[in-house]
Amino acid sequence: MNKYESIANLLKQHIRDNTYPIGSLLPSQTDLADQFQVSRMTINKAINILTMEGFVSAQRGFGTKIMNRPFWNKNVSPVDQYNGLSAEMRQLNRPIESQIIDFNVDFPDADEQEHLTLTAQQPIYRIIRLRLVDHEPYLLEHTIMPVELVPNLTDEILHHSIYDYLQNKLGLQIAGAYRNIQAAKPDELDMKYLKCQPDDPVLEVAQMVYLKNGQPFEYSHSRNRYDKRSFTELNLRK
Amino acid sequence: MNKYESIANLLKQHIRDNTYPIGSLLPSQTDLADQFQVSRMTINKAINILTMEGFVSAQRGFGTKIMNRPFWNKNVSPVDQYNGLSAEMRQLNRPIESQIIDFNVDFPDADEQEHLTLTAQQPIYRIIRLRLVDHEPYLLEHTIMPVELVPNLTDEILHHSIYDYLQNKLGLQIAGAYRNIQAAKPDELDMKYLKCQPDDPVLEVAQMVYLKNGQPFEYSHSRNRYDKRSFTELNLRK
DNA sequence: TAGTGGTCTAGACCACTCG
DNA sequence: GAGTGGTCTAGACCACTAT
Repeated sequence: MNKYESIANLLKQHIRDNTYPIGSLLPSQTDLADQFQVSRMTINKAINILTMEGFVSAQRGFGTKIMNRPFWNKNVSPVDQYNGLSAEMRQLNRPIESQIIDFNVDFPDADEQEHLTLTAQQPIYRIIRLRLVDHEPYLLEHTIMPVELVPNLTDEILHHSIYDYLQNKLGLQIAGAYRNIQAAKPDELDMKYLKCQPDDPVLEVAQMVYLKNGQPFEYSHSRNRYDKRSFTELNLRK
Repeated sequence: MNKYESIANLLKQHIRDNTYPIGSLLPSQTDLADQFQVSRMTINKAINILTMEGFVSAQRGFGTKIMNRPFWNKNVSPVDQYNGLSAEMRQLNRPIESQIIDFNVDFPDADEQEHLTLTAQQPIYRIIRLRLVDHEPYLLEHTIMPVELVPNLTDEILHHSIYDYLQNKLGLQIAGAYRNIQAAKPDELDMKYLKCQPDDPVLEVAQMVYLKNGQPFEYSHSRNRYDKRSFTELNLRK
């Protein structure tokens, strides 16, 4: 672990346990550099993390204030470290099941070629999974992945976690994702599997997930029950 | 302007005009430091910006690759620099109108006190505005702001841009926002003003906007026509 | 004016990738 | 082994605040 990440974690812990109460000021960067026996640049990097995560707000000439974070305690999981739905629910201690609606191999169409930077000859998996949380329909997931990046995908893996397989078995590292979120009317699949009523809206998320080397490896559309899932995001400038 | 921001902008420009084509490698940080006559730390900071914005992907031991960005060209505006709907539409060159549905002063309830860090005695504005884009209903905005932070709010201002007033007249600087996005069924106001059909979903965004000093100054719920608005977000780790 | 955070430097060491 | 990016240092200068 880096120094600045360790220090950031320590400071977060001190904020959470009220060593640094909301509304008070953090010690100055110079003081913290002395305390932790590191250079001020390192402290600065740590505090930038805290700023972007909404723990503090730093102002030149004044100091670094501990922020009030009224939204944070809700059980909506932060999307800034996406590791798949399985990991998300594991953290919340909620049981998840996956039901395979469709699983086959195909060639990508033009849109898919563009999004996954593939040629027309490179095969992809087409996967439709119903994901249940607390034994109730949660979302319907239409996923496309290049076969060559994810060899030997099996029903067994699809019933559990694709992301576990990618990260732990294949050693692939996820860099992040691009998402587009919108509301939509339910289609026939939604009504059939998510048990949507005809007037129940659906929260649709189109998502591209990238590996650390820049390669996109997943292009998916998830259709979420409107009463089960919402998304949060935090955007703070320095 | 900072050195690292200028350099980041220059590099972005070079990527857009294909001086650095997609898939190629950026010159090494050492080379760029020589070219720009700055230290490598400064180049590193610039490249971190490009990474977080999805322009490049850097890998230790390998280099920094120019990324393909298939989603980017759409006319969905990036939410990472929120300055209000007026500014968003101005950039897209689309005309916006605002109709005041309700505008009065009140005391905050418990939830609002918590979100805006106010006491029960500090008054707030309650504003409901219908925003039209291209002369068609776009979203219905329920906004709450502390009176003391935004004195002398008038109908005139509400008909144009609150954010313009805040930033240009009051000199307040916006740090960013926290958002929660979900799908919902339309209520009576939505049907009346947004012209929603009973089975049209609504995209609801709860939003807290923060000033640079950490003070939250807006707590709003916007209800967006599902066929007009979607949200995008990009989350990339280094 | 004193103290703060933002930026920048010129080095350094290290982990990593690739041929 | 050569080259890459990630981190870190010990200092420096500057812009800003006085909540």
